[in-house]
Order: sequence, then C-alpha cells, then structure tokens
Amino acid sequence: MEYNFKEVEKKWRHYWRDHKVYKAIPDPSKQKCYVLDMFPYPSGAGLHVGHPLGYIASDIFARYKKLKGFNVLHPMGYDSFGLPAEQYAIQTGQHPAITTEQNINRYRTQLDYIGFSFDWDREVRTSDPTYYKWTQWIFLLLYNSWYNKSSNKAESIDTLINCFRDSGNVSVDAETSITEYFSSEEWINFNEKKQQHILLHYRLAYLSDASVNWCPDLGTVLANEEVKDGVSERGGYPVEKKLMKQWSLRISAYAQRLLDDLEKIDWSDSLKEQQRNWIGRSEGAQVNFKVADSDFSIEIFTTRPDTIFGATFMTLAPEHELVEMIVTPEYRNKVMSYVIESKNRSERERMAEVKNITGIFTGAYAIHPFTQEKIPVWVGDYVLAGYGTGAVMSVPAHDSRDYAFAKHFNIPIKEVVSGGNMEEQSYDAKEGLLINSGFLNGLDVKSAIKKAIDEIEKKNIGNGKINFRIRDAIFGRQRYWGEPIPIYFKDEIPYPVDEKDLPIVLPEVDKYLPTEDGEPPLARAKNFTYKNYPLETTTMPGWAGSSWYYLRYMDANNPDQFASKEALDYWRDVDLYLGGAEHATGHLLYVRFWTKFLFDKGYISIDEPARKLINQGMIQGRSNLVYRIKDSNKFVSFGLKDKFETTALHVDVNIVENDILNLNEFKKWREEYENADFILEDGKYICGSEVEKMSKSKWNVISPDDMIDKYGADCLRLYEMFLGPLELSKPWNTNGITGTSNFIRKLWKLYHKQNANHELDFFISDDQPTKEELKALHKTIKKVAEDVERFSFNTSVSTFMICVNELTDLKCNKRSILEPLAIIISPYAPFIAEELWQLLGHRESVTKTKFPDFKEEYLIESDFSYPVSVNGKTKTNLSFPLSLSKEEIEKEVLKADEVVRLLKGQVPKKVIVVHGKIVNLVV
RNA sequence: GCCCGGGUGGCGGAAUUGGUAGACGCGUCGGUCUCAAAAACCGAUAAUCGUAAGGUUGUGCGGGUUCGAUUCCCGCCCCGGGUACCA
Repeated sequence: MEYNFKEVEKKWRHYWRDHKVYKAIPDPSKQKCYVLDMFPYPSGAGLHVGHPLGYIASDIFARYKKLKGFNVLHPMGYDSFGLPAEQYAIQTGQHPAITTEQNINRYRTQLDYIGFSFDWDREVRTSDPTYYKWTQWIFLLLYNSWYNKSSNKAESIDTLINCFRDSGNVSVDAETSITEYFSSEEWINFNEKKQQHILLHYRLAYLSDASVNWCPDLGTVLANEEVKDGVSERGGYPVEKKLMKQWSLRISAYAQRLLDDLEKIDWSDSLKEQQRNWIGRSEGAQVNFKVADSDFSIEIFTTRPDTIFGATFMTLAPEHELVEMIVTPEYRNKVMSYVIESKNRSERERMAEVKNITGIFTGAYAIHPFTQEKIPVWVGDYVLAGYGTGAVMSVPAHDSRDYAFAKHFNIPIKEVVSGGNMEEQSYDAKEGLLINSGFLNGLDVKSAIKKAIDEIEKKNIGNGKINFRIRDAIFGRQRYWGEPIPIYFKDEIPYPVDEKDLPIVLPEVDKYLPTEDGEPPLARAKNFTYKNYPLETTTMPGWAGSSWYYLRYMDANNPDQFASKEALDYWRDVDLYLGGAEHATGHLLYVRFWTKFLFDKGYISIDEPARKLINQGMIQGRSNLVYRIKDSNKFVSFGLKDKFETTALHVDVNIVENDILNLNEFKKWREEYENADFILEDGKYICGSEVEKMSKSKWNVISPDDMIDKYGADCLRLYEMFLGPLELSKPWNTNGITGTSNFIRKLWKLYHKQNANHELDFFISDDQPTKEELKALHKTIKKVAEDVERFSFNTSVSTFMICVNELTDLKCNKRSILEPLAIIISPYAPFIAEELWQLLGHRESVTKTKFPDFKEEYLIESDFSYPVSVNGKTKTNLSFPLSLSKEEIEKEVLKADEVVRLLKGQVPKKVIVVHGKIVNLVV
C-alpha cells in the first residue's frame, strides 16, 4: 500500500474540525503571535491556485510559531461587501446576501481542503450586521471627533464646541477646511444650522461639497485610490470629475503621522515608498501676489521660493475662483469658454492630453512682491485645482512645465539659478548659484530657499509651508451592498444615530439600481427612517469594513464592544500580515489611519496595525495554445506551425500535460473538434504556451481542488512554496509538481518497510541513532527554523528533500530521528505529519507538541576538510583536527605537504582563514 | 519622465556577513527491472578543449576596489512594478 493521501487528509480534516485543534484562547502565561492574512472577497469564481499562496505561507508560519510555544491567533474571514455581488444582483434580482453566502460556503470548502489552521470560531464577515454595527460605531466616533493639531491627536467634538463657546475658533489649532473666523459671542448667536455647518468643517467624518470621481457606469463615486489611469479599478469604466455633496474622512489630518510612522514598521521598501509618494509631503512656501489695480491677491504654493525672481507669469487652475473675478472685460468671453471647456473634459481626456499645452491670458497682472514688476496672469489646465492653492508662480527657467508653457505662448524666460542652458530646456536641479535675484544673488539653492522664506515672512506676504498630496477620502457610495451610514437628516442637517440604535440594518429594496431621480438604491426602501427623519442613503465604501477587521478577530463574538479591553491588550497588533501589494495605497493606508484614530481615542494601545508585512507575489496563468490551420479542422504541433498559416487558440490546460496535448480529451472537449485532424511531431502534439493572467477566458485556470484531488493538499502546499520566493510573481507550472509528490512518498516510505506481499508496513526501531543520522536531522532543524523566521519557505522545502534523501540513503528507520522529523515537517505538510505522528503512537495532534531543539554538537565533525588556495587559484583539500585554533591552523597549513609543493619554496605574505573554513595563501 | 525591484544552466530557482557559483526540483540523456511500456530505482547533466587526468571561460554589458566579487563602488543596457502635469 502506498500513501493514501485522500483517506488520510479526510480523516485529519475532520479530526481538526471536531476537536477544534486550532482554537485560540488568550493565555497571559504564553507569548502571543498574531498571524493575519488579508481576508478575501468571496467571488463567484472560487479560488484558483494563486489565491492560497499567501495563506499557505502564513499558515506555515502560524503552525511553526505554535510549535515553538507561542499562543497563535490565526483567523480568517470574508470582506463580503462589494461590487460584484451587487452587479450580479442588478442583473438577476437575487439579493446579494444570498450570492455572498453561497460564495462564502464554496470558499470555506476550498480552504478546508488545503488544511489551514484557522480558528473558525473567530470568523468575521463585513456584511454581517453584528459586524457592521461596529463599523458604523467607528464611523460615529469619527463623526464625533476633530483633529487637534496642538495635542496632535483626535479629540471629542465636545471639547471643540466648548472652545468655540469660550473663545471662538481663533485660538483653536485644528485640521480644518474653514477659513473664516468667529468669536465666542458670534458662535453663541449662530443658529443650529450654521453651527452644525461649521462643525462639519472640523469633524473627521464630514459632509461637504467635494469634487469627486464620478463613475456613470457604476452609478457611484470612487475614492482616488479606486481610480487607476482615469478609469475605475473595478470594471475599467470611465470616471469624471463632478461636484457633489459627499461624506469624506479627514485622513489628511494624519498625513504627517502616517508618513513618520513608516519608520517604525517592518514593511517592504517598495511598499513604504509607495505610501510616501501617495502622502506626498513637500516643503516650500505659500506666497501672496497682489493683483494689479484690484484688491485681490493670488495665493500660490511653491517648493522653490528661491526662484521667485524668475517668476515671469502666474498660472491659475481653470477651476480657481479668482479667474472670474480678475479677468478683464476684453478677455472675459474667451477665458470663460476656456474654463468651461476644461471643466467638461473628463479626467481621462485631460490625462491623455498632458502633452497638449493649453491656456489663456486673463488680461490681469500680478505685482511681483520683490521687484514690483507687473507679471501676466494666465489660466492653464496644467495647474491642478486640488493641489496646493490651485495657483502657481511660473518660473519657466527652472520648471519644465512652466518652460513648456512659456515656450508655447512666447513668454519671457528669466534664468535665476546658474548651471542650465535656457535655449534647450529648463534647469530644474536643486543645485547651482542664484543670479539675477536681488538679495539672493550668490547663494546656493539650499540657503536661498531659507533666505527667501525669511524675506517672505518678514514682508508679511506669506510663510514657509508644508503641503501634502494626499486628499481626504471620499466615503459615500451610491450603492446598495455596503454598510449604511448611520446618519439622519433633520432640516437638511446631518445628525448621528444614537449608539444604542446601531446597527442601522441594510433595508430591503425592490431593485438594486438608483432611483429615477438618480438617488442611491437605498432611497427605494420604504420607511428607511430614524425617529421619522430620513436616513442617509449612501453606503460606505468597500474599504470601511476592512479598515479595522484585524481588531474584531481578537474578540469576534463580543456583542457589547468591538472587542474587549482584555482581548485588545493581549493580542495587541498583528505580528505578521500577509497580502497583495495592490493594497499599498488603499487598504493599507486606511487601516493605519483607523488604527491611529482608535489609538488617539484610547480604545487601543497600539498605533500601527501590523509590525511586519509581506506581499506575496501573484501567480500568473500559463496558457496553452493549439494552432489550427486556416480554414480547416486540422491542428499542427508547435514545432511545425511556421510551415502553415495558422490561428492560435487557447486550449484548456487541464487536458495538456507537460505541453503535450491529450488528443482524445481534446476531441471530447468541444463538439467542433470531434473530427479534428492533427499534424504531430515525434508522435505527439506539442502545445505552445504563454504567461498571462489566470482567467476563465484564457482556459488557464488551475483550481486547487483539482490539484488536491490528484496530488493531495500537502503536495500542493509544498509545491506552492517550492515554486520560488514568496514575494516574487511567477507563472504557475504544474510540470514540477511530481518532485514534491515524490518527496511525500519518500517521506512515507521512511516510516515503512515492505513486507513479503510488497506492501508497506509501519516499521520503526528504537535503536540509537548514528552520527550521520543525527547530523542530517539537526542540519534540517537548524535550516528550517532559520528559513521560516526569514520567510524563505522555498529553501526550507529543499532542505526537507535533502534530509529525506539522506535518511533514505542511510536507511534510517529510528524513532529518535523520525519523530522529530514528523514535527518539523508538519507546518508544511500537516496531513501526512499528523498521520505519521499517530503511527508513531501519539494520540494528540502534532500541533500540541514542541518544535525540536537544534543541537550544534551534532553538526560538528571530528575533522574539517579545508580547500586551500594559493593566490586564490590552485586548490587542494586539507584536513585538520577540530581542536585547533585559528593561529594553529595557519601554522599547520604551511607545514602541509601539498601546500609546500604549491608554494614552491615561496613564503606567503598573508594567510587568510575565514569562518575557520577557507584558507587562502597570498604570495 | 520620476521612484522602487530585478537580470545566475534547457527551465523554476539556491548561494544567510565578500569566501569551493549553479543547492533542491523539473526537464534531458544513459542504465537497472520488463516481452514491451509505464512506474520505481541508480548515474550523468553550465559552456568549452581533452580518450582521460586536467585546463580555460562563465552570474546582463564595460570599468573599479579586494588575496578573493553573483554579493561592494562607478557608468551603461534590458525586464518587471508603482506613479504621473503634485509647482
């Protein structure tokens, strides 16, 4: 009998489930380890072999830590609100909750087959009212908070109201969009509506008129993070800018902390860099330029205040409010039609036309604050309304965009930093000496920036300023399948729902589409009211639930709190977080934001969610192609295809093995191929191949279920790890799986002996192990432990293979070797490990035991054999007793016959001993 | 354009701190077993010269540091990812 993985895996799946082997219980006597995967959106297509890659890696880590004596929290759940279920509901009328439930069940089955050590008692689903109750609760907390810049944290809105009542808003240093000031008296005399309106400008969750990314095809707005290349990330529909009343979260208040704290966490450099770029901190100055013959002044932001003497014109964004006010009568018509034209162009068009320079002169002039010269004011759509102040001082000599604009419209270029050639291009580099710049002349750029800011502040026309690129996150979605926002409207003023009335449950609707008036689907619901007032009809975006789910796992079934204090204090933060890099500027930014917010409010004691983060690479598909000869039903093998005129067609990779097409299966695959003919090479039909995304339409989807059916879950786990480094993207190729399959069989055979009927019987001896056997084992223990700690799972699989090969060669069947081997292999191949463990006579799961300790002494041999080189060239091998010191080795080397021969009488200048291993003699 | 990664046999990939490059697996070739095939097992497998012992070259390209470089430094080429008028 060979190893029957099907039976064994079934047996242990049930055992694990029935005995709740992986249940995590807080235990203050043990050190905790929180291993988290980014939870999946349960899509209808189920899992393909790429999805579990990260789960397998984290599972190995979690199982390993458990064996090392840690109390491991390793949960799983579902990010179950989202667009696909809703799109499906729109098409079929089926409630998204039903589709979601079905998909979750399928996911669960698939996940169980792979043998994960998840504690399913802690499962969360973001679409479950008992979960989103707390998402709504956090939203209300955000709504009831403001950001105090002097204490540098979020505080209760009540403290702000008290401030306003006592002294108005002048002395308040808050993160706010408000520009007007009021006194204590004025505040008291404002009516309710005005007061609430003002407070919205301070709240961390606020309603405002915002320029949003509107996606007409999806009928909803999207956050910047959900828009890629001017189209929606999901579905790829066009997106346009639109002014709408919208809920937003004031993430910009946390910009500096989100940036600074990247230093504290062990995430990959590329991911940190992406977040840094996204936050986009830039230091510079804000400066006012008076508009000639008017009371207006134009406020600009620049990172190069040193080049202020080179400003030969000003440019306003088309959306800038001053455009209309300063344009002179003779230019008004032309300018206003330019403004309308640019506003109507979609984001995508504007992007596509980056190289098209457009702009128009307003007829107005600004006064240069230092030279008092009149400089023309232009409107140009290369200036973005949303960044800085929406206006720039244009320094064509030292900014390539200003340069292109100036060249195009023939505006003078004034060089103020030496080092470039103005005839050819602008000189943007931050080095060189200042010229033509009054009081800045002769300074280098760095000190000129300082000096310029000093003078600007002295003159009271501006100040040094730090700008961030990150915008507040739009939080409302005109969709059905999301968390309702717990806000109701009285006199058009938003008010929070009372905490005790949460959750606001998603109401039933007749259709999942917007209403005829363009209201979101929730507006269709009957009696969707609170205290007889209408409730907010937009829902939260997909990332709301995922911004705090790691906290809910700590105490997933708590009805009274999002998690208890004890649970939060015990599990604290995530020790290892595994997921895709595509969430770099979305989820991973929001989850840090919410964590900092909850920290500020005193609910949690950590201000970063995950200490260590690893991005697993994507597994691409490897498609197979067949070549049909034009106008025939004849297919030609890959190597001969160039002799014919052919069309390449995708063929189901499941009927191809090692690129050889199974002809019978192919004929059965589709009716039209039933009578297909083939031109073969060497009697085989060889398919072509291509690496592309795994998708149904390319017929290259490999399902983990099929792999498990054919080779077993252990084999799949080992093979996925063996493919290469976790973080690398790589194409799936089933060809190599026979290697890991063989390995598992060899492992099984180590614990068995063939009987007279050529069957394998369990056979193990209690003899003392030999030196070689102990060495093989302890080498493996050491390497595997090291590899797991540094997440190099591919190399530890190799180590296992070497170990099993060595023990097979040594014909080792000793308990003292094979028992520890079963333990250290169990994180990678839990099913066979459990079975072997049981055969060895243990009744409890292998996870209840301890990872064996590594003993250095077994690795040390009596003699070391050194390769010795002279001048790094000729080599010879020498052996020395272990007891020798470095100095003694050096002496011994020189005495050795081989070395004397190699040296030919020369005296070496230097003898190099490294790691007590390599000896090189320099002559 | 800018910012991050990366480039090693026929293929996926090892090489942990600068120390015997190519571990491990796949594939290929040869062998054992078999009437035969499959499976299994054993051996070979960077290139090149040589019957062999052995030599020479070799980690994208060009240079440098070093007794010694896949690893460090400078310049270039190519591939992948992110980002894109952010003043």
